[in-house]
Amino acid sequence: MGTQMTEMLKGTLEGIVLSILAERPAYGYEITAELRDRGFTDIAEGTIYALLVRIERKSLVSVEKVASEKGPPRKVFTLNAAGQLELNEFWSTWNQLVERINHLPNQNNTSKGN
Amino acid sequence: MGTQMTEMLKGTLEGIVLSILAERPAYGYEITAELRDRGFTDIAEGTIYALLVRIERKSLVSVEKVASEKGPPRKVFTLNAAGQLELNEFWSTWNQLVERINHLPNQNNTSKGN
DNA sequence: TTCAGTACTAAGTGTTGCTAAATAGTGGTA
DNA sequence: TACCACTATTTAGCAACACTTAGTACTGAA
Repeated sequence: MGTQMTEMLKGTLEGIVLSILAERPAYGYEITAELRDRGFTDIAEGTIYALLVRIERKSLVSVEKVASEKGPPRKVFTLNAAGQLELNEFWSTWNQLVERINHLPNQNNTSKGN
Repeated sequence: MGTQMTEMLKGTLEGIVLSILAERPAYGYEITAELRDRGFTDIAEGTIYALLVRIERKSLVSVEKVASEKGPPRKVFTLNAAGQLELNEFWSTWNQLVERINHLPNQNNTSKGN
């Protein structure tokens, strides 16, 4: 992937995944697919799994193993209260950053107006 | 600083500094101060200097040593053509990310409308 | 002479996303 | 049967980046 996007995803990818889990529980493979649908076309699968391990370790989700008819069992992740809190903080931090960057000089405003 | 903002700055801080240099040449101490003015209140000075070393090594800026009446000589950084190109790419990548994140579910839209 | 303010350098740390390879279950097909 | 595609997860090693901390160096005021 472009180096720039890779670096930018640091610190945002967790929030992105958390926000997907806030809609409904999901497992890794499914999340990867949904990210692709949402335009995050080239995020490596390994990255998502590693991130899921991390948010599980941080107790932001509960985990349940569910059998699949199509392959190995799935690890289904469900956002818990701590996860929702973390997600709220993510949005707050993100909005702050967007706000500040919007006020930078020399902004390339190609996407203004929609 | 909040861990979340720290992580989010990865990949954006370079663009932020580049955009400040696009307005006019500046030296490290000055850039740090301007960042504080612009709401990036708790970015460590060491971080900026390290970043400046990096963009100099990547030849995105030209550097000139200028005497100061108030302390040691200043290293004044001026954005060059490669730096402007990198900055354009930064805005493009940033706008892409913003666009995608805007379409995420469960968006906390506290800052919509201004 | 001591201290605050200005100005820069550099070594070491932790977090994060990526690459790559391995493991494992299912169903289809040559 | 043997192989392959698709589904699904794990893990080891790497590179980039922001942070912390400590040090150097120059000026002017208390």
